[in-house]
Amino acid sequence: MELFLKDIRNVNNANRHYAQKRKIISLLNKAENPLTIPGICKKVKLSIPTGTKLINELIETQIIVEVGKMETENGRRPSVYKVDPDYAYCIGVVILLKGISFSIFNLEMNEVYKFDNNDFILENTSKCLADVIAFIGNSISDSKIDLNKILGVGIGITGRINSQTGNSYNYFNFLESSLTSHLSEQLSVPVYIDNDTHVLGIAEQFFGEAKNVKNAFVVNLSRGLGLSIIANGEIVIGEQGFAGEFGHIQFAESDKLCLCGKRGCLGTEVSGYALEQNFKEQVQSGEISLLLNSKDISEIQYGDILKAAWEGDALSISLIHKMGFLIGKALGNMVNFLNPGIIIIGGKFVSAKEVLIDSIKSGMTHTALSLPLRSCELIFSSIGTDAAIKGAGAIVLCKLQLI
Amino acid sequence: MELFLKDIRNVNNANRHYAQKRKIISLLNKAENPLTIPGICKKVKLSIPTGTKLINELIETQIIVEVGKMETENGRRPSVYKVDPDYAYCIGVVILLKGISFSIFNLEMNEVYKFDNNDFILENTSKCLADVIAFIGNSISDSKIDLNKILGVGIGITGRINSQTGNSYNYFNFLESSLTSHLSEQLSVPVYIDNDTHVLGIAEQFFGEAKNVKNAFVVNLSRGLGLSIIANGEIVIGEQGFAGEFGHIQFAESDKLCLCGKRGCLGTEVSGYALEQNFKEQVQSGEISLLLNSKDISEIQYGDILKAAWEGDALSISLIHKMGFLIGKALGNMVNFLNPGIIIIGGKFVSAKEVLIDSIKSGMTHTALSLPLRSCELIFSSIGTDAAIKGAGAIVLCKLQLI
DNA sequence: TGGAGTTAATAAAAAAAATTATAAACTTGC
DNA sequence: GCAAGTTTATAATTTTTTTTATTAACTCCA
Repeated sequence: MELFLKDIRNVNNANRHYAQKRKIISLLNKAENPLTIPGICKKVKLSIPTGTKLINELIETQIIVEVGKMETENGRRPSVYKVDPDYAYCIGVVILLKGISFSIFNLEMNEVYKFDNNDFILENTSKCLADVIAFIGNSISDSKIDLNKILGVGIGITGRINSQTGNSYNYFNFLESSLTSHLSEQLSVPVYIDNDTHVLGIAEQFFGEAKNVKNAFVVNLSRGLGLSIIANGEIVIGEQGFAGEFGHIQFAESDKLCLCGKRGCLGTEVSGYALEQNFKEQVQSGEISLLLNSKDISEIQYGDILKAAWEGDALSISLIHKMGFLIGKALGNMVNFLNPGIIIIGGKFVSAKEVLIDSIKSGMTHTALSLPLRSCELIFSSIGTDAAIKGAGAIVLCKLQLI
Repeated sequence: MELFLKDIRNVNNANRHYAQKRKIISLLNKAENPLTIPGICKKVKLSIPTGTKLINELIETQIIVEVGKMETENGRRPSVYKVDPDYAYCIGVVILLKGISFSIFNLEMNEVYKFDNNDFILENTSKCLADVIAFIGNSISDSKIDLNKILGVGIGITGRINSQTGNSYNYFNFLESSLTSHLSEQLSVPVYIDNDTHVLGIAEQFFGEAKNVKNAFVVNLSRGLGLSIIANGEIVIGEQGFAGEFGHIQFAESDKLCLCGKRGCLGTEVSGYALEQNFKEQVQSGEISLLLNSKDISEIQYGDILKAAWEGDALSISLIHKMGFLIGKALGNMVNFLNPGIIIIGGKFVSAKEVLIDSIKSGMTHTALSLPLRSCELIFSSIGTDAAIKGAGAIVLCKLQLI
């Protein structure tokens, strides 16, 4: 069993059976229910004897277990098999500007351990990197899960990331080696990274509404604005892994200076940060809000505004509306560009769904051509606020081709 | 041999050897030079005895031929093999608003027959469709090439196309069945379609500068404005095949009404048509141009303006410059979105390369983030004006997985 | 010129996989 | 309650493929 775990971590295993074994595990992982030997063999295009052989070998290593017989209309009842969810684990970590989260998932991608630190503040310093390593290392030991059973750590981090080389360009960019190789070394576990938005896209692609769609957008609307693009059934990462910089598309109506140095970036008007700024501006120019009854203006964060909108605060609603219309226009443009079948709005703004949905839709009709728009569904993420961390964990299974 | 030709047309051939034979043919097609048996076996992951067996079978059907021995540093000299370019043919047809072109290519994608009709005018009528069918049918018989040797016809046509279903939405949209099935029936040859811009993208992907890049844009700047997107090494067609409607991205600076019914479409300011309009406007407002010496203003077409710019006409140059800057800005935005490694400018405007290149580049710096921009090359298509028709023909080989 | 080294192509042997056949487990209907 | 029909699972046989060995073709260098 130990042997197999070691082998399974090496995707380029020379033994050609490993590719087929991965296919079998991936098939079982993706299936809703346990599968039969004939069913598996048909899907992975193996004859029943060889398929049986491989499955028996997988059972011997204990990664696959028989879970009983299946009821059928007629004929002999087949045994059904599934992956033992606790054969191994993967870890998801999400590092945001404020806060770091850690979750361990079993092979069914159910969370078995969770630890957050909301006091964490991301800084591009070696002190902060050491904190991250300590946080992950301590969380692993606190979880009491055997390190040998951990397939890897998938990290979603803010900023521009090259997921293929494992380099981070905005944070922890002072290392000599890549961020992933440094982390892998320090933690003695394989580490994979991607940006926080791609991680959200992966979550939707494998566990959310984008599951059965070949072309999709997954919007990450939180404090920043990002987008994951799924085209031809695959997440588009681009030549250096920078695809999806939706926040820096020049599409804003004003000419505000963006942190990136350019003007007119969509993110300066559509993002949690922009919402806070707009709110403050409006209040200073005399607008009133229910929010001011409970909080001082300097303390108000975009989450408060989203909540206020839910509670009916007129100013909050109108600001979110305006934002929805604008992002809708931008999305409509991108619908012309890539003709997606579904757009999923994710991130913290999901809580403002009721206020946002119609304004986004109406924005989209202003820019999108009718034909591609007609067949593009707009929905809000249903896999909850923990989507990102699940996506981060899923990177590991993805890279090992177990999903 | 006849048998094999019939088999090769059926991509989903049950015989599992056909998939590997396709791989071998595709490998030989893509290679610059003839290949050796050991070389082929290594690439398609077959042992030498089985590889030899399949290659010998392909030689028996005459699709592959031995072309001599290869010079090596040491050891026995291997025989090298290539695809017999004249074993079969594919046809490319490009249907534009004005003009229809027909070319027959051999398996090396060299043109062996060509016929154009520049008097053709595309209309959405059954009369016009009948003309197209007659044109293709007559061209085939005029070429004297055996119909049995023709693998299929790939058509690139203006307008919105669903390349998977074979439906055309703007032209010939009155049929009960799909356009491809109607044409296949009438011509007794398999027919595949895509829009004129995708066809250009296919040409660049297989024969042009995008050959070795996984993420690329291919701009089709002619009378209209279109874009082919290559992401993760594949052309993105989108959910209904409408991806790449770059001309209808809302990014123009004015509010001109577009044919699509919207305002602000990029195509209203960046396209051959827009160039003609702008030229006329400028002349009417008093600007002068060398072009007016030789032609009446009502006769001037965008091709004339491109030519005039080449000859140094100040007005033409300034208009093309402005257009280049604007499309550059739009492309820069899309660079943020998809992080391509290369942008290829194709279409009739290639002739204005000298005037366009710097203005496009400077436009891009206004919108693109520096990191993705730095690694994105901008070039003009080098595969000439016949790129589109070669791409149309290549659809056939693409669909049959022979390339 | 002829042995050592190298690679290709073929032949022989061994291993692996696919068919086919058979047995087992089950439903249905007479 | 037992034959007929169905499907799974395993065993036996056949086919296919790979591995290994051998022969062939060639270079280099003493």
